[in-house]
Amino acid sequence: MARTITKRPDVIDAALSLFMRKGIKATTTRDIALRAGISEGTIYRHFDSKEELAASVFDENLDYFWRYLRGYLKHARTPEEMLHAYVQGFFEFSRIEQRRYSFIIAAHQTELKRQSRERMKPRQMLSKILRLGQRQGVFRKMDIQLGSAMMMGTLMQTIFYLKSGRIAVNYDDVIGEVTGTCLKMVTLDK
Amino acid sequence: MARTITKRPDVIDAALSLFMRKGIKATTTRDIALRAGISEGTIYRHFDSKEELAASVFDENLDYFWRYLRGYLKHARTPEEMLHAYVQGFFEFSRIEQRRYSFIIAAHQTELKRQSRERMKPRQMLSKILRLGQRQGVFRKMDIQLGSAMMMGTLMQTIFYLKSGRIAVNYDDVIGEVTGTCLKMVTLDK
Amino acid sequence: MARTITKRPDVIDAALSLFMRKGIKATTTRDIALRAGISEGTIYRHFDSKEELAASVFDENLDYFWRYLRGYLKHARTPEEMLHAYVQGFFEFSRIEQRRYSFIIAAHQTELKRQSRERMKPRQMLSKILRLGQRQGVFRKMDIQLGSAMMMGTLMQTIFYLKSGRIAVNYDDVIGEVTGTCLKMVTLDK
Amino acid sequence: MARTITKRPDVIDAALSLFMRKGIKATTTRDIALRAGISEGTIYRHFDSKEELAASVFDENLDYFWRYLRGYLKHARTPEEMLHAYVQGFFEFSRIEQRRYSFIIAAHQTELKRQSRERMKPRQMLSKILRLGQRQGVFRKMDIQLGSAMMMGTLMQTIFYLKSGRIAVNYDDVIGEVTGTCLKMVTLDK
DNA sequence: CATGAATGAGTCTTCATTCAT
DNA sequence: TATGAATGAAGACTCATTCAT
Repeated sequence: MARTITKRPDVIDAALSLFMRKGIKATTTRDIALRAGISEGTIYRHFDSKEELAASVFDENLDYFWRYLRGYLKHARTPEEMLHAYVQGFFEFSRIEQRRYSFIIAAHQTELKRQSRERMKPRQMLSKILRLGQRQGVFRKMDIQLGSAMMMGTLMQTIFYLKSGRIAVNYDDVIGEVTGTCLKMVTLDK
Repeated sequence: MARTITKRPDVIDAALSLFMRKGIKATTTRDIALRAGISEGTIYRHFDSKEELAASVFDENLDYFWRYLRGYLKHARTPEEMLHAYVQGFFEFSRIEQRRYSFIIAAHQTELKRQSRERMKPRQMLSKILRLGQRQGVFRKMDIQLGSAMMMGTLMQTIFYLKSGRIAVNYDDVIGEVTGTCLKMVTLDK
Repeated sequence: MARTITKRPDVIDAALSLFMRKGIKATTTRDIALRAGISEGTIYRHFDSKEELAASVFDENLDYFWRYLRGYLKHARTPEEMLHAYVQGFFEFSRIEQRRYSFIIAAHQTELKRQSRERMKPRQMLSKILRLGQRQGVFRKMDIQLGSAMMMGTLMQTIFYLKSGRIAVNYDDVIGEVTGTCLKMVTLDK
Repeated sequence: MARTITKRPDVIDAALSLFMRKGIKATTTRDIALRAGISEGTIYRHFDSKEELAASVFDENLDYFWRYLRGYLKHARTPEEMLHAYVQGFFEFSRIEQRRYSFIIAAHQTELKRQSRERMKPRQMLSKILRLGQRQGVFRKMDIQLGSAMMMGTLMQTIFYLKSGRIAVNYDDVIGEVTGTCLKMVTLDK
């Protein structure tokens, strides 16, 4: 095989680390080229625009996040266990992969225009869990999307407060509390 | 006395409507001046920078939101009623004042640097309700900030899903469901 | 007499102190108005332009300098004594009235366009001394302007070096040295 | 390889000629781009700021001046000859390279912030001559910096008067006179 | 594939001056 | 005579994108 060295991964790597740190808007193509050790023009050989590059990077991160969550869910059997694992994985990811998490949130909320082609896998995962639980009769009937929305919001906002230091409670207790709350949201009323 | 008419409100009006529509970053001072029917220089007679103008507009909107919520809460007596009114007001505002709501959310999350001087009144309001309920023994003991975070997240994310058309359920049912869920989050376990 | 309070002196005072401190270019009409406790428009009631105001202030300072020098020369009788007093006065002024001196130099060299209406009195004074000395036969024959130029340059550049800390010698010795040098420049060759 | 032609020299050329004619402050980046036949952005590909460009141009001119002086000094053997050549070179340069000279003076005195990295070579050259003369015992003992200051001032101010047409004397006579005066400044008293 | 110099429309901001009151 | 809000032309600088090599 001939040397088919493509600079594409270099571009993505550089962009990723820059986007994570400074956000998409604040990262210039010049920054990216510099960090990737390539020229600005090369970026445009692989991506139509900075926007498209950002979307690519976003997708890649989302995938990463998704695989991370999947790992957490591997051993969960019941829907309750799954929900528990999901919450825990979500929190852990936001803690261990701070920059990745921040980037995903920021890019998703404001910086990116188009929706990811994958339609937000981690979100789908949550819907799936909900649906499964309903089918098994352990979760109450409710609109899947609405339920997902509420739980996602609960998770994300809690993490946001946590990050900004507004919550004084011990980290593990927060996870416990949030898990409990999410469960309460979806389980059957007695 | 000098030319007493002040273009300040014009600037704010123009900025508000532009910020709401396109976001702060994407709105240029030129846009604002054009829409306000003034010269760019005039903006700087009233505000030190675009950033400061944005903060001003933000504060104004937040105030507006806050007054709106207060109106909803006026007749609520018990903490439960208050929570109910809060959720309802929140939803209503997001529906009736779509752009204002979007602007507040966007500006708060990413576009503005400094925190509002009012420290996010609507948020405080929610904390207050929580605290009151705890003191009266109708809400369970939990970290106020954590509780607020979870409820805020539930509200905001639901509205976000709603806006993006992901939730098929009837609007009033959503409010009912969310209210119920929020109540469930904080009331005592039986 | 009716209240004929004119804000003109206020403008000049404010401008003076601002020009001295920050230079003409760097001083804005807004600064001046603020400091004078008047409005910007008022400046233009008394002066056609900032430029003209600056020229006015310059003239005033030059006058001040000139009176200062005259004081030094009062008791000098012979041309040599006068020259000595001139040098000494020049140095003293540059030391005691630092800001005034700096302003005069800067304004003269680059900031002002038109020449002062007074045609630089201190300079004329030096020419006069030279001429007197020549007439009395104690100074040698040479072009008056050339002689003035050389002495002025010697004085000014020395002060410039002094201010920028390049000259390690004691201040009084410098004066002595410069006086001696200037004398040497103009006295008859033996 | 990319478009290898660099507009850098064009930028410098345009800037030089503009700075010389109108001064640094009064020259806009737009002027420079227009004259260089390039876009404004291109300036910033080669220089971080207008300030840096100006400094670059200044350094280049100073170098030019310095080489010019060195040429004059080549054949001078004794300190007296050197001083003579220095004065003559200085005058000649100011006459032949009027704009370059004016630019150097203006930039040095007020327009440039940082000192040249070369620490003002022509000035050093004068100090060197002085020092040499002292060591050889042909110049009298005096502070080197002070001596340099006085001579530099004499030169510069004379040129300034000359340029502004105040000195009626024939050009060569002026040079002779100034040379003589400078010599008188530093030679031993009889 | 890769380069990187060049582009040019656009950004925010400044400020001497004007003029309706 | 004084005011001060408004002006508008100009300023330095940015950056995603293009294209000749």
